[in-house]
Amino acid sequence: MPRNPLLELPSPHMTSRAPAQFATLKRPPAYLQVSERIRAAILGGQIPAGELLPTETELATQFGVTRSTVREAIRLLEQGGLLGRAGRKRLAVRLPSLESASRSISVAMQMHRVTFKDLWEISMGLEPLAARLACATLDAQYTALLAANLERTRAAFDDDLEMLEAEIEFHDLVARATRNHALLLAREPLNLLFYPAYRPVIERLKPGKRILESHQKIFEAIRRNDPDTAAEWAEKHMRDFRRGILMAKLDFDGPVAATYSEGTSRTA
Amino acid sequence: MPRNPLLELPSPHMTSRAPAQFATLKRPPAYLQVSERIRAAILGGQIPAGELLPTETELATQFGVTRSTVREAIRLLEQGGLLGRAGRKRLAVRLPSLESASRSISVAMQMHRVTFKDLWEISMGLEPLAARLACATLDAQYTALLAANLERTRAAFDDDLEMLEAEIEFHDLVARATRNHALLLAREPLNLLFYPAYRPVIERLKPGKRILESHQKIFEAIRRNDPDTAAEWAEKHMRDFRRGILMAKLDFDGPVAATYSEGTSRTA
DNA sequence: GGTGATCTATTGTCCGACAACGGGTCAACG
DNA sequence: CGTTGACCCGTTGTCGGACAATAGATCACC
Repeated sequence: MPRNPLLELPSPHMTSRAPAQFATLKRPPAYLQVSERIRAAILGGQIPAGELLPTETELATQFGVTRSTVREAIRLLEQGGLLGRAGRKRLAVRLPSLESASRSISVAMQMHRVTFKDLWEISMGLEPLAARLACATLDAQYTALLAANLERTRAAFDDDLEMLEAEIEFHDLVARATRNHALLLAREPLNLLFYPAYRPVIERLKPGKRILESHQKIFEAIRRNDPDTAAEWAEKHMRDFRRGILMAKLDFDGPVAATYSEGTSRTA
Repeated sequence: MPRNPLLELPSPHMTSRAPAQFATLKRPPAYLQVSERIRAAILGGQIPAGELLPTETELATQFGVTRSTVREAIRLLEQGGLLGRAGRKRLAVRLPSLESASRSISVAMQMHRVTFKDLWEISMGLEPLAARLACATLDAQYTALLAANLERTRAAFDDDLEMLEAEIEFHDLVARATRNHALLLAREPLNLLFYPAYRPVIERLKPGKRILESHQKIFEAIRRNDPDTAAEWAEKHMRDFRRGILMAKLDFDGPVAATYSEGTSRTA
């Protein structure tokens, strides 16, 4: 069968029809087994989100291992965002998404030395798409949120950092307006890596006016349910983006730097 | 007020400019601090990928904590894919991507009940984009790989499962040909969730011929460096996709099912 | 009703111990 | 010479028990 281990580099979808050879049989350590069992229970729906898990000692006796082992298993799931706890309290099942998944994505991207150009290319695919999709799903709530964001942007002409945040928020809101969770996940790395790297551009070029204009055009197009125009303006906006980067003499083909501001953001 | 726990819904980019109120001061537990320190060291480039870390006991003395604590910290990073070990050997830094990141993404997507439609919409953004970008970067290697894939597809008209794998492989190869790592990461969920769910369509409608045709058109357009045509055909191909799903009476608006075949794939 | 004292359950951290396993060396064996 | 086995050592996986710190509940007190 395929599925032979020990390969990480080639495409995981290549069928390496291995010849007659034995796969290295694996006897996973206990903490992994425990972790998998719990994960399966959660994904299988046995433990609904929000529910509390048994205490560590309880789990230890149930699985027949020590508490240390259980704790290691818990840490695995905790990082994935499947489990979590507020403060020093009991363990709870939670549904992971924004923080957990996207954080690991952006870490992976940094390690792979993803370039500015790479992220920009994706933005050229996703941002117009988001604007287009939002036309069909925009509701009163997001209309208000977007309007507020435009106001915020207008008020931030003198505050670079605020302007950057507003810019990020706008694109995020448009994506959220689509109600497409997969799109949100795919876009998160842009929020975490791409846009923050735009900061020097804002500081040097002060493109606030131009940004606001683009956002307004996009917003208006979405609101009057005009997908093509919305997408077109979004694309134009992204092209402005690249122009700004080039004019600010940032290294467009170099790896995007790690913002890495928030150290331990595990508050929730 | 900001940062109150137990909420996962609002945008993390909203500026909760907190009024005069104190944030719950946090003293993160030791295993978290250790984990963060190691993570920072890796991301900061102090420890290059592939390098070995000190042994657990060594780390324990360095950080001034017990081995148990170090182990818990390690588990956190291990899940994220930043660290890993082959078998029972020493700890090594590795660069995470395909498995680790994308696994957590797809888990998150399942938990959030991402629908077929959601994924399809993203495909409409990314697949044409990939085809377009590949035009500029296609080299001899990927030309050969794609040609081989077409041959494989042609030979798989009678083998549904093989056809499915070939189909996935084709799109994956096109994306890889772009050399855009970010694109690969963004697309992984499609490989893991979207395309596999296409299996019933293949079994019922036997669209092999039509798939092959589309792939050929796309490939040819890429090879003769014709981005617009390549993107156009890719888009057409994705539309076929949806039509197939609808004709096979799959629930287009329902949450995409979990494949979840491989349990403990932590071999490498 | 709010405040404080008390108690218990649970987590975070420590310590020490041992078996299992990987990897090396080296001699014996064919 | 290559293979096998015996042996040793470093490291990981797992164990058991221990204790301080904290969260949550209970109850008396003003």
